[in-house]
Amino acid sequence: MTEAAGPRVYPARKRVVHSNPARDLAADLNPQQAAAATHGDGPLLIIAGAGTGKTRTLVYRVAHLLDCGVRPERILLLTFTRRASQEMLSRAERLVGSTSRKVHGGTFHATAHRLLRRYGLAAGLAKDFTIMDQGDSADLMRLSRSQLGYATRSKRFPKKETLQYVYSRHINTGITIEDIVRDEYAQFVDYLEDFGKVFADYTDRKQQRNLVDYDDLLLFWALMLEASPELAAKISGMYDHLLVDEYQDTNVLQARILRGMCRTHANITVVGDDAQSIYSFRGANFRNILGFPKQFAGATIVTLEQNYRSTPQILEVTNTMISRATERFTKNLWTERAGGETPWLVAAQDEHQQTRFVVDRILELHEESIPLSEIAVLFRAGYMSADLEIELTNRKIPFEKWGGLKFLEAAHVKDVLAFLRILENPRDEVSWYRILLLLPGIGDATARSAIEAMASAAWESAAFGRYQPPPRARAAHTALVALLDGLRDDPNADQAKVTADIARVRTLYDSILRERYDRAEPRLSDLDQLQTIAAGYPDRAAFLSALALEPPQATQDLAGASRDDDDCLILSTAHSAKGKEWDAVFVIWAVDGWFPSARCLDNDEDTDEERRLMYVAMTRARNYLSVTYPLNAYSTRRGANYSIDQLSRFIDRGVRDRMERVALGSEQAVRPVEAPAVSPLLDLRALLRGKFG
DNA sequence: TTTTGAAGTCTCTCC
DNA sequence: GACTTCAAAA
Repeated sequence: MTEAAGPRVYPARKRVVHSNPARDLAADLNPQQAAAATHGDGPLLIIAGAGTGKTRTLVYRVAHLLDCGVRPERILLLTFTRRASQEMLSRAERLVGSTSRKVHGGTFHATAHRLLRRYGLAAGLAKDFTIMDQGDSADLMRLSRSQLGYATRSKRFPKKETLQYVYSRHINTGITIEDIVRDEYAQFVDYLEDFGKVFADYTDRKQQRNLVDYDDLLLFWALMLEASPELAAKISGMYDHLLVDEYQDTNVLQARILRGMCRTHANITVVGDDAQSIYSFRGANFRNILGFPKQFAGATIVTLEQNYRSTPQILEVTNTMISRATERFTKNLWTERAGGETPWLVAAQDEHQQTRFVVDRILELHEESIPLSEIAVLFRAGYMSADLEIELTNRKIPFEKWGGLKFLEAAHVKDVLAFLRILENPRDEVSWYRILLLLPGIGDATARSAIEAMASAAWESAAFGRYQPPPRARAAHTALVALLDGLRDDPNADQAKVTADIARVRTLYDSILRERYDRAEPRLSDLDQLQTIAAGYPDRAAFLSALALEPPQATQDLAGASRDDDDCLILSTAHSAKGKEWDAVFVIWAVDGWFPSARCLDNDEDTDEERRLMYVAMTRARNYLSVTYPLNAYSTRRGANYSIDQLSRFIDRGVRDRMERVALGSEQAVRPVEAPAVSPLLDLRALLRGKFG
């Protein structure tokens, strides 16, 4: 419904396709890029460093394929995030015109979803299945857990998120449950068998309730390709060329899918950079990209090393930092760009001073006519921008925050969606349970018995109306039955149907919400927003699926700027910033224990991934880069009994020496001064071991 | 037996 | 601040 308003990196250019079949690639691309773009058939691996024109190359490759007569709808372009997919397709459109609109593209999950809607019936999947997000999966896990009686065990049983994580990791990586538990949850080894039982029940439950989780989307895709020759032929036969972006972030399951899609041809192009692999928590393994030539024999390898994005000073800093990684396979980036400012390393006294520095500096840059949309502030985790958001709001600077799917994860939004979901899929146990618990007089036991009653009535839609609730739940039951009946024969079958449904749900829900929360207003306005979003979808099913797979990418800009004013500052997690670039980038909270996150310091692999994440953050900058670290971070952290106030270990001496050091005094002057004394890095690992056992 | 309120625990990244 | 656990109230 919306198009990501990104910086226009390359000028729009229109070309008439048919009159100019032989694009002048040499003029637009360097020799390596051109080699990749014009590669013929067969597997191709492009190792592309940060800012080396990876997207550009991929877009030109699409153009090249179209020029060669490949039909656009027979090209599948797989990307990692929805933002990347949109960016790629709109750039392709600018290059080759509207033909490229027919190219199939999207995330692995969204593509799997499309295929399952189309071929799911043949694979034994009921047509109206509901997609569960991660939170829903965990909720279902909890139902399985308590159904099996684990909730009342004396010794602590893994919580639902842990169960969900272990399960998901097993599906995505193929590592056995036993190994995962032993390696990562040694305290639960006694429950090894129980993990299996819960997962078996969870799997059954999903099937009976017609629910599909994120992992299933990929798994079913792989299984359709591997277990049924007819389906495999149909599905893999849909495409002649596959292009995969961010290949370093794919996992074993996705590699299986790609192999299955290449049964009859090997026209697969993958692009990636092992130095930017930051999704191992999702089962990705950057070694996958190095294994590509083994999986696809005869692969051509092209390496892109010329950086077009950053100043030499920025490049020198980032190259130095990534060179410290213990495992490293490729390339050193270079640039022809000249001139530029040395990146700043800024020590602030505390969080608030860091905030003021960033805001002041942003305003200065803005004065120098850099648009706000060309400036980004990056951080390790979503909550780290809280203070900055308050300050920006106070100073009326419009901003947009990326990352953190807060909106859809908010309890009240999920509540309202649950009503829509049971209408769409009456068997959706997770949503029923959620709704029932909202009602006064209904708790765990009553909810269970109601669900039980509906299950034995084969989930027939009137079953809930016939259920006899205990006396104290009677009023709530009647109200809910009336609401659901009203929603079912809603005569309003026009465009605004979903919005109207939500409005109807809110006649019941708003009062519940007001009672549950002290400050209901912001939550009510979230629901208003949900109604607005819903207006963009033709029907309930499309709305629900889209929300699961393509959540709104930014939480509402809190500064309250008008919607059409799109010049606003970007705040983003480092993860969500991948693939983007800005004129000026601020990396905040470069404090050991924060970035890198303290929980990722237990082993070298995780620490290396954190380093790559820092690398991703810093390489987003074109001309201006500033890294800030507040001292005395502990003083702003509630309840923490330890002090982490050291500069991030990734900014070591060699990196520091390539930066301009700035110390903010108490008078908050913004000026370069003598290098501040940076005390030696702590052995944080030993420190934390002592504190947390 | 079931619900509800209070105290206690941990707080990342994303499809 | 959100979720879990535990004990008191209905």
